Amino acid sequence: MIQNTSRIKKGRKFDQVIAGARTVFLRDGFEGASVDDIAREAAVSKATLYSYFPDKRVLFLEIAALETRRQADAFEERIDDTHPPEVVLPTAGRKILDFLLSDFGIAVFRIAVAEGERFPEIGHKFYDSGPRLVKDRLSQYLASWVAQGALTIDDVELAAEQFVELCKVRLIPKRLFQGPSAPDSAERDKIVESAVALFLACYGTRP
Amino acid sequence: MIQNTSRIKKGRKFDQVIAGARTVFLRDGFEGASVDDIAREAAVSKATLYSYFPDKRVLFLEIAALETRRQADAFEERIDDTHPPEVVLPTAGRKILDFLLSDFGIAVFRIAVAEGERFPEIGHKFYDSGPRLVKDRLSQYLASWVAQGALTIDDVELAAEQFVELCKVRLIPKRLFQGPSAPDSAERDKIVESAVALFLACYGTRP
DNA sequence: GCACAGCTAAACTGCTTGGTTTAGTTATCT
DNA sequence: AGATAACTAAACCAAGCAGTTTAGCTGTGC
Repeated sequence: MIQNTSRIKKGRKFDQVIAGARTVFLRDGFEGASVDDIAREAAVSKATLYSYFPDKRVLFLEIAALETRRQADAFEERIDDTHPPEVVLPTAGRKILDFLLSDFGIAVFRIAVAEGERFPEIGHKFYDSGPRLVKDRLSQYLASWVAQGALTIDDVELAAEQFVELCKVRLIPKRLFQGPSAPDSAERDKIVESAVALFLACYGTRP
Repeated sequence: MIQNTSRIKKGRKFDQVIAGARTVFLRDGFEGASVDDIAREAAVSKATLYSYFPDKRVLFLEIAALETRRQADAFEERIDDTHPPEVVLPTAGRKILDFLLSDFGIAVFRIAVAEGERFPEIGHKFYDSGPRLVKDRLSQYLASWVAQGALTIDDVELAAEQFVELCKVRLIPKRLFQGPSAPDSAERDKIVESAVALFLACYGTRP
């Protein structure tokens, strides 16, 4: 990444700071992370860090935005509009679930939820650059198949949100409140499969 | 409440402490709440507070357990097994949604999510005395109507979790990440209605 | 009216934190 | 080589925190 020149802030070690902050924030959360830790992890002096960012909160916002954006981008490219729902939904659902269940996805979600009340911008940024993009992309896909007559949906946005929520069933709460567990790939498939069945039983056009 | 005598810990002002801690923890979260604040809110000296609870974390656990238990109990009594799904699901769904959307429900959820990684007991206690009880009660209801032939479900627990998740669509993320908004009773009904439709289209036995 | 358990305000300890400053070192550009 | 901008380690500051201690007050039982 050479496009440092396009950054608003300047400095040779900018990327190091971003990387270090990412690591520490994701490991310890916002309150849990100390600026000293971040500086140490980034192998940078605190003074340098503070020359890039005015305070801890702004640094965190930067990281959160980068991360969620990255998440949504990765998902965006996975939907193939030329394939029908029966084949796209299972793989897309699995992709979504896999990300949400990753240590990464869980940590970002935790922080967004925890800090969302005190710092509304965090909540906004997280939603706008993560879940919202997924919803938009998915509902666009659904709309195209509604037009082709393979689906019958009056509110595609709502349907998209319902599908995502159905994929989260059981495993997300389990991970959130019962801690990490075994990989469980079969169980993930089962959940997604059930979500797809439920979804298509209602919105699918029966032949 | 006179049954103070049945408490493990003793002291005249125990209930005051609980009430104060409840207020402050729900307002500021775990890290955000200071013991001084709690003592002030409870109109009690810090020394008294520490005579009841060995440390801040234990006090918090006590509050969290009380709150989630209270939530589930309130719900438990609302399901009438003698009425069919078409009538029970909408009202039960609306009840669940109303609680989850309350300032109260949101605050408890936020704390459970935020603190769940560092203090797994908090996550466990929250899940066991909240969502889990709701799931159990709901799946028991569903099972009874499966037996009567009005529903066709092979995994009732999964179905119960799916229904709850469907009720949370849109409004919970909105509240979590976009802040509080207008009452929106009509929108709530719409979401629940759509959840019921989706649910019954798949699991309902068509006449 | 005495004893005792519960309570109190307030000071205090020890520690961590975000953020600043200083005085000096390193890299980069011409 | 010299100038300039970026970086550094380390000390420092002020504030906030959990938890303890002290020295004394209050209410209740007998």
